[in-house]
This record gives sequence, structure tokens and C-alpha cells, in this order.
Amino acid sequence: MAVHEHSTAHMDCDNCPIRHRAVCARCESDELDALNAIKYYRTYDVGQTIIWSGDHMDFVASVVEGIATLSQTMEDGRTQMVGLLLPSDFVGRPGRDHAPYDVTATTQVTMCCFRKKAFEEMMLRTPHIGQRLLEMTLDELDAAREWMLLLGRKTAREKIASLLAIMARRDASLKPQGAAGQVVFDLPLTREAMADYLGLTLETVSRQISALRKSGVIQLEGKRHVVVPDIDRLLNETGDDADGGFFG
Amino acid sequence: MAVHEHSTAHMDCDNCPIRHRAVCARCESDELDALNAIKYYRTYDVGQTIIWSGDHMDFVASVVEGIATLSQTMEDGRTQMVGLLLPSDFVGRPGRDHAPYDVTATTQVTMCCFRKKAFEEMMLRTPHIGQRLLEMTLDELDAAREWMLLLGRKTAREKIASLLAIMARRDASLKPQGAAGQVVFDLPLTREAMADYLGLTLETVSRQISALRKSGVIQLEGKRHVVVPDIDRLLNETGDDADGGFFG
DNA sequence: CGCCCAATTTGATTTCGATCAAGGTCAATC
DNA sequence: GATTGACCTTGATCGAAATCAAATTGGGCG
Repeated sequence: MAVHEHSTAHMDCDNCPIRHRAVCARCESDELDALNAIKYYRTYDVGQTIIWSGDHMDFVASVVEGIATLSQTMEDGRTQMVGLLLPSDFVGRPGRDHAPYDVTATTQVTMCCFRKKAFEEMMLRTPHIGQRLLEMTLDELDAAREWMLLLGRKTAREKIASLLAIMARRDASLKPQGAAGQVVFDLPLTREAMADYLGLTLETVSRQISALRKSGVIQLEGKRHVVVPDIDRLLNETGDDADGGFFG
Repeated sequence: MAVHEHSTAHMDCDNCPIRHRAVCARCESDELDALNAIKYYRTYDVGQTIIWSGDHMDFVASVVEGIATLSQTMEDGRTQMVGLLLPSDFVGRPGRDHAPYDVTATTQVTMCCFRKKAFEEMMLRTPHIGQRLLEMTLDELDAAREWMLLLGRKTAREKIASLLAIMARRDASLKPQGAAGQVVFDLPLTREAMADYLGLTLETVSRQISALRKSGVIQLEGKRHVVVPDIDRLLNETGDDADGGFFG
């Protein structure tokens, strides 16, 4: 029975890293049952704010489907995106009860939520979960630092190319691509959201995308559908080390 | 005897968060002995590179004394600082064996190092350590995100004011200050290092510091010694929310 | 279908910070 | 006490991105 419950539970939350990777993977069904008992799902519409900065947060959550952003806004309205949440990413911090950032749904988003108190108790009993969370947090920190290099030192063109490369990489790992070196994907962000990601204005984003199109590095179909005929040409525009093994 | 050993060990590594906060605080001397058995100290001179990006790393470490920086450099030499390590900060990542960033000593630095393999085994046996590390990593992630807002959206003047406020805050928490609202400290960074922190050139850093001096927000004695006569005036220049409780 | 509105593109101009180029300061060393 | 060299300041100019201001596109809806 334990095995059967296990595989059922597996289906309904495929992307939840807490259960799926740290617990499920080891088939420890007691833990799984405990997690199932304290979790619930919520869905948010495009553009909906999931959490306001400063809000009391009594849950932690994991993105099951869709894309959400973390962002910070200054009094005068300047905003900077500081996190991009993709399926399997985790939000919320055990041991802190007010949200430090706005969390907004960029597409329709489904979250797998755990009541914070119960989750914290769970963590104490189950070292796997804490370890998995540490690993994920360290990955996020590495990503944040890469992002800092982009914000502080890259040109507008390099910023755009880097963002496109990130999107391309993500999608390339999901679906096998056609011709060698070709990658096709849809931008999940508006020009304004891209600007907030990159520390630019939306006009500059638009101009640089046009420039990359004109120089043949990318092709656009509509506003959001991107064809990258030769991924290496795009990578050459990012300013990053040429011989990265991302698409190798 | 256990008590005596405890307090001795306490003395020689006051700032090590792993032992001091996570283990020592609970007076669990078995754990303490185990940590003592796998640790060693190293000292680095001003300007010395502690770790090169890409190096094999067989240790993790904690800063005992001094200031070190994490930074990333692009092929053409553009450099962005991505971390500032102060006493009690941790470097290195369990489960990864190549360093992702350059680590450089900005002042003379003493590190308390633990052999990575032994440290990892220790973590498995001692949940406190992993929990403490998670907490520290989450704090670093928050700091990185604050820093992203600075890099992406603040003006040069706001960037300088923010950096000065960070330094002032750090020093104000160490020593009690004289007149109400007055803070005095020494800059531990060269103009170039400040520029790398802020995503500016050193000339812009110099000009903006001069501008803050001319407008009376700060006073300089020599190049590095800073007097902030009214901390609120400095905070008003940072662009951050006015009513932060840092110095309250 | 045609209207509407948000998203995007494009153009003209300005501005902030980068770049290039001298000087200045100060502590260490001969 | 002159010389050196690292660090810092200041000035002049340039240029990339911001800002201000219209168009244009295209999907959704009455």
C-alpha cells in the first residue's frame, strides 16, 4: 500500500523538489505521508501578486507550474527583479515570517504550499529536507552572483543576449531541438519584465532585441517567439567565457 | 574538564560561526572536539589571492579576522565584486569541488579552515551545522538581492551612499559612537575595490565621494577615514526606504 | 468586422557615467 | 631629503542608455 500511495502522490506534484527529490527519491513513505498531510495547492493568474513585500507569510512553497518573479521596488517606483522562479523552485524562508520581496505570477502559476510551522517541524525531524534546501539555496546564490556580474558590468546588448541564452538553455534542456545549434522558444516575459530583470528601460530592451534581429543573431515571429539559428553566435554576444559547456 | 576545554577552544576562534554559534552555544563538546580535530588556520597578506576561480577546493572556511572579497572577472578584464566576507562569514560549498569565484584578501585575513571531506561527514552527523549553514546562506542570498537592486537601479551617488551606510552600520554595531547620529569609521576598500563593488569606475567613485564631502554629508580625514556627522542625512542619499530601523 | 487598449517599436534629445588624460598626495625606500 | 610608485583627484570629452514623445502592432471583445 505504501508503494501505491507513493506513486499516486508522485503524479500530482511532479515538480515539487522537496518531496520529489529529497524525499520521494529515497522512497521514504512516512516522510511523504507527513508532507502530504501539510501541503495544499494554489493557482494564480497572469499578473497576479502572489505575495506582497512585507506581508506576513505563514507558508513556504514550491512552484509546480508556471513562472513567477521576485522583485524589489524603491519608493519612487524603480523596480529590480531579484529572482525568477521556475517549476521546482522554492519560495519562502523557514524562520522568517515577513516576505522581503514581491512575488508576482508572470504566467499562470500553480504552487505547492506547506504551512510554515509544520514544515519547520518536519525539517527538524527529516535532515534530507534541510540538506536539499541548503543545496537549492546555494544554487540560487550562485545564480544571484552571476546576475550581479550582468547588472554591474555588462552592456545592454550583452545583457539581452545573456537573458536570451538563459531562456534558450532552459527550453533546450526540456525539448530536443531540430537542426544542430538551432534553438526555438517563447519569451515568457514582457519587455518591461525583461527590463526589470536586466536593469534597463523597456525601450532599450526593445532596441537591443531589434539590433540582434537585424544582425541575424535571432529571428522573431511575432513579439515573443524566438528562433536562434546558431546558439554559438548568441553565446558570443553574452560576454561570457566562450567555451562554456552549456550546450555542448 | 569538558567545560575547561570548551572555554579554551572558544578563545582561539571567536568569530567562527560554525563552532561558535551552532555548536559551542549549545556546549556540545563532542561536536566541538570533532570540529577541532579537522580544523586549521591560515593567514593571508593584503592583496593576496586566497582562492583562484576554477581552483580545486578541498576545504571550506570561515573568516576569523580581516576582510576578503569574492569577485568575478570577464575575459576582457571587467570585474564585479559579488561578495564581501567579514569576520564570521563562511566560504566554500559542501558538495562542490571547484571554486566559482576569486577570493582575495583586502586586509590581512585569518581563516579557520576545515577539510571539506571531513566537514561533509561532520554535517551528516550533526544537523545543527547544516541548519546554521542554511540560515547563513539565506542571509547571504538576501544580501545579494539587496545588492542587485543597487547594481541595477541606483544612481552613482546612491550607490556610494549605500556602501558608506553599510560600512557605517557595520562599525556602529561594533563600537559605541560619540555624538548622537555621528558615526566614524575607516574604509577598508580602495577606490578601485569600491568601484568593483558598485559597478562603477574608480573615477566616478572618487568624484561622488568628493560630491558627498562638498555637500557636507560626510567629512574625510585622509583618504580612508570617514566621519558621518548625521547618519540620517547619509541614509537619505541611499534611495532606500527612509524609515529603516538600522540605527534606530 | 472594426474598435480598443496594452504592448511594442522607433525617433529625437538629453544626461549620467565612462573614458582619456593630467596632476596631486603620501608613505616607503634609497 | 630626493625618488619612486601606488593611490587618489580632477578636468575635458565622449558615448551608451535614459528620457520624452509619437507611431505601430496585434490580440480580445462588443
